Formats: sequence, C-alpha cells, structure tokens
Amino acid sequence: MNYLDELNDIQRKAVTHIHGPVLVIAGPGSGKTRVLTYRIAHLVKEGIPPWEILALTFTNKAAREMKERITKVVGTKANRIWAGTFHSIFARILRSEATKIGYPADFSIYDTSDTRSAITEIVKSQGLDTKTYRANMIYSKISMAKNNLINPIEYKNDGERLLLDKQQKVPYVYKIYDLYVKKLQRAGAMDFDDLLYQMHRLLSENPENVVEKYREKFKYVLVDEFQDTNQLQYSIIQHLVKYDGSPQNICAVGDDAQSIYAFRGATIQNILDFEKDYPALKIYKLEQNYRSTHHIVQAANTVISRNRRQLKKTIFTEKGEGQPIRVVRAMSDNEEARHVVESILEQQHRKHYKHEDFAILYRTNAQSRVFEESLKRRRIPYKIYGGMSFYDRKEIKDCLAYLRVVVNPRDEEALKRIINYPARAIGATTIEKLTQIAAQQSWSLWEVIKRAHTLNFAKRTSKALREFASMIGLFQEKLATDNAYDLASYVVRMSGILKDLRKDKTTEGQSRVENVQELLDGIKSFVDNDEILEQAAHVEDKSLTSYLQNVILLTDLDTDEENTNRVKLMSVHSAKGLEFKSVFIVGLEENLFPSLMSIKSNDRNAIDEERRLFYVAITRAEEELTLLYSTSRYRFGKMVYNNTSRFLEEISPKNLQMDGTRSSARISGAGMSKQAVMRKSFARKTSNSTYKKSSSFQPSPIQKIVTGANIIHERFGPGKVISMDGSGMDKIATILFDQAGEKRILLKYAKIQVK
DNA sequence: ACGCGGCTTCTTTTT
DNA sequence: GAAGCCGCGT
Repeated sequence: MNYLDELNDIQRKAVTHIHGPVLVIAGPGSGKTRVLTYRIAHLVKEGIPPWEILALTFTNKAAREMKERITKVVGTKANRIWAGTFHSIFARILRSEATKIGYPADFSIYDTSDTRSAITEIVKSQGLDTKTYRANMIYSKISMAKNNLINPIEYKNDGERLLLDKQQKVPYVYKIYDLYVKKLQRAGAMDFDDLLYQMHRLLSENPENVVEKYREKFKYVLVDEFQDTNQLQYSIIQHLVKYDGSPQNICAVGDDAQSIYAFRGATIQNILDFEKDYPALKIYKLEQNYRSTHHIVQAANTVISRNRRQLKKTIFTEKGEGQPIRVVRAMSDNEEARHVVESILEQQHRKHYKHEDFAILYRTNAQSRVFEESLKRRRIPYKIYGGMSFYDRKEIKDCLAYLRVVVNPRDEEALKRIINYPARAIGATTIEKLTQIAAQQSWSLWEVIKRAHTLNFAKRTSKALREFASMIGLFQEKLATDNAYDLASYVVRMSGILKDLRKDKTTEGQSRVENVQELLDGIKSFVDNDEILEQAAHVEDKSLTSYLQNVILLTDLDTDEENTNRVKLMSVHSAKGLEFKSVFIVGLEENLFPSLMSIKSNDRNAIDEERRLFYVAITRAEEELTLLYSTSRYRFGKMVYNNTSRFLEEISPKNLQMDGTRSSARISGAGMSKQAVMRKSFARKTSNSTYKKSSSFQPSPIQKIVTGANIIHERFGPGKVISMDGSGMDKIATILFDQAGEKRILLKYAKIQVK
C-alpha cells in the first residue's frame, strides 16, 4: 500500500511539494501529523539523507511517534532524522558548540525553580524587596525580553519597557536582568529560554562560520505548531533557511485558531510574516476534519467565529451528526468530579470505551485533585499529566543536583542545594560568607570552597568544607571512566542521601527511597539504550552529562507508561495535538475558564486567547463531549461562587443537551439579562440546602429495581424502567426518564430510588 | 546550626 | 491547601 494513497488531494499536494517554502494551515483533526510524517517519509524516499532533515515538533513524544511511523515506510534509517522539540534539538547542538560562545560543553540547564531562586538571590543582593520584585514576575519579564531578542543593554535603552516597569513599581528589572545573565554565565548554566537564545546567538554571531555548517547540514526544515513559535524561534529558523542561494526548503504547519502560547511570546505574526519573508510561499489549507462528529465541529466553529483577526478557513466533517454536547451543572467541585466519573462508567458501558478513550481537561492544574480522588474511589486507573512531576520531587532534585555539581561544579543552584544536604554543618552563615568572597574575587562558589583552607574559617567549618570538596572531587574523578548509571548509584550511596532517606521509616519516607531507586533505574535504561529518552536511539553518548541534559527537557507527556490504558487528566494546554473518543471539559466558569487574569487584564486579546484555548479543548473530542461547571468550588481553601463561563453561551443550543443535576437545570445566563443571572444565582445558592438533602438520597437495593418500576434517579430525575439485562453485579436497566430521555444505567453504580 | 511551626501568599497556561 | 519565609527554641 502506497502511503500517498492514504491522503486526500490537498494533503497529497502538501506532502509531495518538497522544494521551496510551504505553509500548511491545518484545522484540528485535519491530518496535520499525517502530512508532516508522510512528507518526511516522502523526502527520504526521494533520496534525501535522513540526517539532513530537521523536524521541530512540539513535544518529544510527537517526534518519537513520527519517527516510528516514518520507520514503517522507509525503515530504520528514519532514526537518523533530527526530530525533537526546539529545546531538545538546540540543547544537543549547543552541547557541541557551546565553547564557541563562552559556555562550557558541560553546561547546566536551569529549570524554573533554579531560575527563580537565582533571581531572588539577585533581588536580595541589590537590597530590593522580594515582595515587590517577585521572582515569577521578574522571570516572565526576562523571559519575554529574551523571546523578543532584547538583551540587557537593549532593555536598558528601551524607554517603553523602562516606563512600564516604573509604572509597575519595579524600575530595576533592567539591572536584575543584566546581573541574571552574568550570574548564569558564571555558573555555566542556561535557562530554558537560553537554549533558544544562545542558539540564536551562536548563529547570528557566527563564530568559526558555524552557521554555514548548520545550513549545509539541515537542507530540509519542518516546523510543527508554527502558530506557537515566538520571535526568537522564528529568527533561528530564518538564520537556517533564509540566506543568499538558499533553496528555502522550509515547511511550516500550524493553525492560527489554535495559538495558545502568547504568554510565552508566541505570535501568529510569524504566520503573517512568513508570507512576506518567503514570496515563493505555497499555502495549503487542510479544512476537512476527520476527527470529530458534526455537533462538535459545529460548536467549535461557532465559538471561534467570535475571534477577530483570523485566517479564513472553513472546517467541515463528513463524520455523522453524533451526540449533542452535554452540559452539566454541578453544585460543587466534588459533585462535578463525581459526575464525570459516573459518566465515564456509563459511557464505558454504553459504548464499550476503554479507560484510555477518556480525557478530563481543565484550565489549571490545581483542578486535578478532586478528579483524582473520585477516580481513585471508583478504582478507575488514571494518569495525571503536568503539575508536580516525578522530577519535581525533593529527593529526585537532590540526587540530580549532586550529579549536576559533579558534571559542572560551577552550577551554583545545584551546589547550594546539596552543600548541606545531608547535613554536614555548613550552615547559612558559612554559605553567606562563601558567597561574599565569591562576589569579591569573582570566583565561583566552588572555587571558594576549594580554597576554603586559605581563608580563615572556624576549624570545624574548614574541615567540613574540605571534606565536602574532596567528596565531590572523588566523584568527578569517576566521571571519565564510569557510565551515568555506575556513577549515579555511587554518588547516591556515598553522598549519604540514601542513608538519610532510609532514616525515615514512614510510608512517605519509604516511597522517597523507592523514587530514588526509580531514578537510578531510569538512568540505567538510558545507559542500556532503552527508549525512555527520545533521543536515546541516536545519542551514543551515555555519559552523565548527556543524561542530565536530556532528562531535564522531558515532560511526563514524553514518557510512555507501560500501562497506557488509563483515563488521562491534563490541562488544556497539554492536550494540544491529542485526541480522545470522549472528552470532559471541566470548570467552565468565569474567572476560571476564561481565567481571572484574562478578564482582569481587560484586554480583548487575552480573552481571545482563552477562547482559542476553549476551541482547542472542544476539538480534542471525537465522539462524546461533556462540558461541566460548578456553582461553587474551593479556591485557596475558601468557597467561591463563579458565574457560568461566557464560552458556554457561545455554543449554539442546537448542539447542546442540557443535563443538570436536576431536570430544571439550564445554563444560567444564556440569553438572560444580568439581573436575571443574579437572581438565578441567588436562587441557586438558597437551593443549595435542598440539594444537600438530596445528597443523602437513599438508593434502593438493586433487587427492587424491576421492569415497569417507577423510579427516581439521583441525576436524571423520575423515570420508568423499560427493560432489564445483564446479571449479578452487571445488571443494566433501560430507563425512560421524563426529562432526560432513554438511558441505559449500570445498576451497581447508579443511585436509584424506587417510588 | 538546625528543625519546627506558624505566617503569608499564591495559581494561569510550558519548555 | 501547599510551599516558601521568618522567627523561635533546642
């Protein structure tokens, strides 16, 4: 079977048009990944060496899956393709080129918390207030600057920026930015943005003609999710593709309607500029949606039509009409969760879905908790993506910090983490002194520690420092000979981490020991060339350095679990590019989705971005889509009452099926005056007590439910049992409800009262 | 030097 | 409802 036969006309054109610049505008579910994959396969078939192809994807997982699919067409040489995220590909390149721009080849990568703590330190050192100069805020300003190619000098000379900072009462951000850049350089460290920024520097400063090398190398460049690239990323692509005599073999794939990363500098301006920068550009529009039913596609279209500034396209589907989108009102976040879980069970039964066919999508990661609890209670296997990940755990960070220091002792954030863990009598006072000396002498902290004996520290402290230095020295000696696993397990044992963790006999303590073991197992499989890491297939380098640089850029979406048959919980952002048979979008309330921030900013662009986010969420669903909101929920341990999300009202009622906790439930606010909404929400609150009574609803025993019985269902209200099937615990009743219509109910979970 | 406990603030969203 | 910060007691 020829792969070209699996494509529609436009897709095939986009795949086979391999020379010159191409832009593919691809609506949701339009076979974008398929085009990208087959295009690469086609390139290889046409005789292009795989290592001359650079494919920048949004997740490492996407890259890996693409490679797997390409392998089926062209064989194992597909592994030689340079495919990965911007960050991971550039980290890999920088590793071999870093010395050209003043970084060690073994540079560290600072994660968000390293970055934050580095900033806080600078703020303190400048005698500024850490409450006014909040690390998160400064970080996002610095990040924005880098992503817009503004260096500290330019920042300082940018009147507009300075004025804005002044208005926000943080006039010294420019100074912090400058010190921050210097601090990281001294530490031989790059933050996430630097992986792009320094790559850009490498290409634009072009030491030793390095840019020619990469232009020569990457003859074909493909960029996925182009709408989510920022100016910095665009500029890097320009360096690689746009130059005199370039064949301009660039293919960008994206959808302006799905641009959801403006907060990190992404701009659809890139799509618009693209046309200008490449006059020969050929545009293909993929408008047929192969994913979702008519109701879902239509709802998505209606919602997104409210946004201004869009590229014109019409998404259509030939899939059937499908089920209307269900809307469910809950009284509390807990009830919302309960409802989702019950619906999952009901749908599993009715449509024979597996766990993995479901996704619960939310605006903020903090919402995951209640769903986790409900799923656990019903023993439904699930996996939460994002939020607190394995690598965020303290014990894991401590271990990794040791390894980072061994590889790069100038890595100050890692060093500070472990210098007194496990406790070895090097306290805050000592560290303060060391830091001061480091600043005075412009040494790194590590150099000061090594020379501590020449400085007058107390005898006890001096000894502690000497022992620490020699321990790290011992580890470093093994760097040249040991592989990552041998070295890591040696470090974990000899540093005393394991011993310290084992002291704690509680369950949590035990699980920390297990986590460290799991980390070591992960390093082992990296060394043994298992596929846990995306690039393992062609990263020959099994050193610790190589491991560290790879591991930090992994997200949990990238790591495939053995048992994938689980309900997936994730933020809408994380769900980009994924699809599920049945999707639940939860927390559809004002101040949550759209987020409070976007409403407060009073910026239409911010709301438009939230709407695109909602569009992304809707279009993840293939067959079943359920939208939920709650009239009350806990936030910061306090009860808050939100209004229904405006987005719900933007979907045409003909695509919706109301399905509240009580038959009288309607979307509040839809077509109502503001006063009416207020009245209604007041009424709702007072009716809360009535509802509480109904939660003490007494279900009748299963035996009592028989054909012909008149019953009341906790959610669907009154109805009549039409027929019964199944046996024992799996008995099912088909019930005709007065309001909700005919439903098949699995009795073991349903709460039904016989009248 | 170090750990504990009470205090505040915090929440978008990700590499 | 957690995580970081500060101050106090050992």
